[in-house]
Amino acid sequence: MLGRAFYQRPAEDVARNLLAKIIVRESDEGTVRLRIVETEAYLGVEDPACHTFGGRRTERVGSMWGEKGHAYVYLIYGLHHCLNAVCGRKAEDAAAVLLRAAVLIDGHALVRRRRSKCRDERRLLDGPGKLCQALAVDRGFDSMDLCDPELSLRIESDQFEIPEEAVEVGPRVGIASAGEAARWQLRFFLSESVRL
DNA sequence: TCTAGGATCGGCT
DNA sequence: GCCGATCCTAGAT
Repeated sequence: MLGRAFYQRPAEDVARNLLAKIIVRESDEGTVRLRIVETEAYLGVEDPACHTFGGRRTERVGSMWGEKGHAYVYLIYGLHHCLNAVCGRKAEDAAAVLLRAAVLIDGHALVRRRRSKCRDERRLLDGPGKLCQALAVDRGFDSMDLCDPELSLRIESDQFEIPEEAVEVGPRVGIASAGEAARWQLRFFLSESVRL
């Protein structure tokens, strides 16, 4: 189980350290476990690509201004949900880490059912909207505490160790309109060779 | 009120 | 590789 302190540091550190961690989702249908293999850091009020840029404090982004270690879930393109972990050193940072891709550990049958439109096994969980489909996460999970072992969505760690050289870095995806920030190296992913 | 556009996905060429 | 789907949010009027 990742405690509160894990999230109380800069988004860049949290994004890097969430790699290889495990998302657990329990429901009546069964339990799904996924290992995170790709993340993006959104730095908060100073980051033009971040929903809280310039101190934006609207209803949608309310959870980003709340306690660290809670979820921020929003709808994109009117179709897909994206799951983030709220983080940052202090409350007014309003930063978060987007969970972009994962590999399947437990709940294969359930995930295939939830992702039944997917025709290519290799592309089962390679996007933020796909993760939310597999986990059955929607706006109802916004602001949920990911550190609470009693709740149905949380992030845990296991003994899986990743060598430093297995972490790759690149620019964030889909934020061309964010100007210079589109080039910031805030996307972290595990190289194919170490994915289980 | 109105409107433009988005941290994407899947199907088709 | 390209394009349409689909609807909510934020910012402008």
